[in-house]
Amino acid sequence: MPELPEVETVKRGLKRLIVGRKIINVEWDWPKSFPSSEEDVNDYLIGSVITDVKRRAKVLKIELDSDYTLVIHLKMTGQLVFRGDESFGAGHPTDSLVNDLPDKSTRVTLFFEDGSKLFFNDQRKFGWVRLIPTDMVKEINFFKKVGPEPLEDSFKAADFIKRFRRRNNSGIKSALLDQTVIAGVGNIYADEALYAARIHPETKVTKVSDKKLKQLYKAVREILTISIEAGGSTDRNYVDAEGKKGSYLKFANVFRREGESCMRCGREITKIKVAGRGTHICSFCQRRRLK
DNA sequence: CACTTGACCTGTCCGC
DNA sequence: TGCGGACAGGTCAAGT
Repeated sequence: MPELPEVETVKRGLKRLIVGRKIINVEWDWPKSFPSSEEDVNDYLIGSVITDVKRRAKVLKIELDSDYTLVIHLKMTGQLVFRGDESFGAGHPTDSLVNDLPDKSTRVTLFFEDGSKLFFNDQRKFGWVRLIPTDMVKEINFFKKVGPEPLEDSFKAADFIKRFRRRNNSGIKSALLDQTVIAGVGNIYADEALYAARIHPETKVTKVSDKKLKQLYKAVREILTISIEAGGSTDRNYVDAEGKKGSYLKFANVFRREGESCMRCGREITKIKVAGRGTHICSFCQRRRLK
């Protein structure tokens, strides 16, 4: 579910809300959501203090003063929601998707010394929380293979083009979703970026000119930046660290807008399937390139 | 090697 | 109202 802007928004919220708090207990009811031994939990989690919260690609890292890190992937429906002691039973913001916690989707709960809590909710159980020695985090296969952060200043159009050229035989959308090409783009932002750059999602990378790839590079960076400013996109489940929705979908031009009019040409936006994923396009602005 | 499919799960929506 | 099937923002392994 959450892509780079959503995970970044959660990271910023958590950084503000949980750094410095001491963990006194943890509960979980679904081993795959938190595959840790009681021994590691007792030795390295309970009693530790949170020192920092980081993000790489769509993965969150909550660093502890025990030199262990909670590595978290929200996958499709994961949420990390902080609740302070005083907000318990005192209602919730009207723009919250989440009511009283824990609820039936709660997989992991962290209890802090001051009575506040952090809930990992995950309806579909695809996400996970792992307790790993901090110096081993970079050894996780995903981190070894994942591509560069698209919003880093050091990431230039030339790097973007070079990485896409390695996937010349793929369709452009499939390459954009490939986390080893660049990090953080998922289905929403792939559709939005391809619309902005006027590229049909099934176009082979080899058929996309350098000039077009440069436009796509700019579109990806602009769209991700705007979405972070909007607090991400809430389509179904996504919420920030306080349980609130993101508003980016108000600005989306094609995602979930099938049947509406293209803002550039007025023709109907359609939904097709590309690389197994629901895909939204204006088939006029993003004409298939036959040669 | 590169791409597609199935698996991991639950919930919702749509058509009959 | 009930039931079956398709579908949902991610990633990985296995198959072609």
